[in-house]
Amino acid sequence: MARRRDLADQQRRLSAATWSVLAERGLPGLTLRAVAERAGCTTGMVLHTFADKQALLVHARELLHRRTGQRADAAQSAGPPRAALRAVLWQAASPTEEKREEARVWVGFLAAALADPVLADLHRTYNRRFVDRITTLVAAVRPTWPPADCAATATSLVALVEGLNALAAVDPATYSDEAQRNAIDTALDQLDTQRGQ
Amino acid sequence: MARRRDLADQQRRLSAATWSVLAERGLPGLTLRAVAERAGCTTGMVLHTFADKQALLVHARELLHRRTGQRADAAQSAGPPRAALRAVLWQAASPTEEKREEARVWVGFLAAALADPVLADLHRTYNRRFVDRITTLVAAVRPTWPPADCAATATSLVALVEGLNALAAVDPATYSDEAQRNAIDTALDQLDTQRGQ
DNA sequence: GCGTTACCGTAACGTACGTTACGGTATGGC
DNA sequence: GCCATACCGTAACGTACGTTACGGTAACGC
Repeated sequence: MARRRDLADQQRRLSAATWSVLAERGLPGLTLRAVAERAGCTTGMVLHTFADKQALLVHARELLHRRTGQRADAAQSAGPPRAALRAVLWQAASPTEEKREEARVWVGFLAAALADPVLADLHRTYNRRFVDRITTLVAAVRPTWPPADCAATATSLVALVEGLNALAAVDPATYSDEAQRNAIDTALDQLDTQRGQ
Repeated sequence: MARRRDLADQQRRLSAATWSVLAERGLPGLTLRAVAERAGCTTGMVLHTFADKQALLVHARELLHRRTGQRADAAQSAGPPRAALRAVLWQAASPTEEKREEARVWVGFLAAALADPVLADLHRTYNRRFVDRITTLVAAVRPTWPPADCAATATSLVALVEGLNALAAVDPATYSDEAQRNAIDTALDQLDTQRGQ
């Protein structure tokens, strides 16, 4: 036998480096050499950890989902349904620089998904999971609503949040933190007034 | 003297080809060779019409804005403020394949703007122009609202519409035409119930 | 109709990409 | 302590990109 490596740790560090490069230089700047430089290793090591560039992309995409998912879990578990819904939507918006970075990465993956079927599948899966999460919360807030209305409201809320994220990534002045919170709160007020409630 | 060319027509045809490639193969597939092939000419002619690739990108971005702007003008002019607002928002969503193509191009430019300051400036300018348009319409529908509320409502509506567009570009099943119209109409209902009205 | 000139196609250049092959190196078992 | 082997850095390959230089060609003025 010979020396053993911590493969999981390498994967984590490399996908973090991928993420960092993606956030800083955008999709065109995401090269294996840039990732290797950011991670402090060589392209050879990168391609010994991941089979090819797409495998690295897929892993970084999963990492992004895991991060946002964990934050959503934390926000959701703290409080009654109404507060949980608001907390989940707020954390999905991008008040901090860290989350603004995530928004840039998210936009990059969205654009990449337009030409890459694998990334497109991942995007659909993760986004629908997010919609399902919001649907469940809406149903908890408004138990009397039919499921179809809950689902429709959830897709609206998700589209609003992701739209805010995407637009704030390029124009943080117009889509300020305050504007984002305002938009989300206003949309949530609909839960009290719409659909015959 | 020698032969004269129709520079404006060439620019139009080339930026249309740029657009077509962008919609079909995404941002990574947008190369000068692909544009030339789509336009039925050579890369030499492309770079005789535009100084470099970025000039072509900028022109294509302006073309996208002009298209959406013209459609918005047409929708806006047909009817009273309330109907005009709804028409402008509906046309901004993507019920047809042509507009779904535009949505893909829009996402591509959004991602490119993350790394290209020139494209980022263009994006901010055009998006703010769109927000201003919606703000004016909201103010026409609700004349008694303070301008700040009109602006906040407009940014929300724009974020919702662009979010729907972006998400529908990758997942047209979840964000169907019906779901998009439903989301817009529900958001518009807020104009009657929110902000003390 | 002919020379001049604007225009465009061809082909090459330099660069950077993803990927691969190979050699060195460190590490675990014995 | 030494060997075998898993691991990684180096360097190269082929490709495709943006860009440039140059030669051919078609059209306008006279």
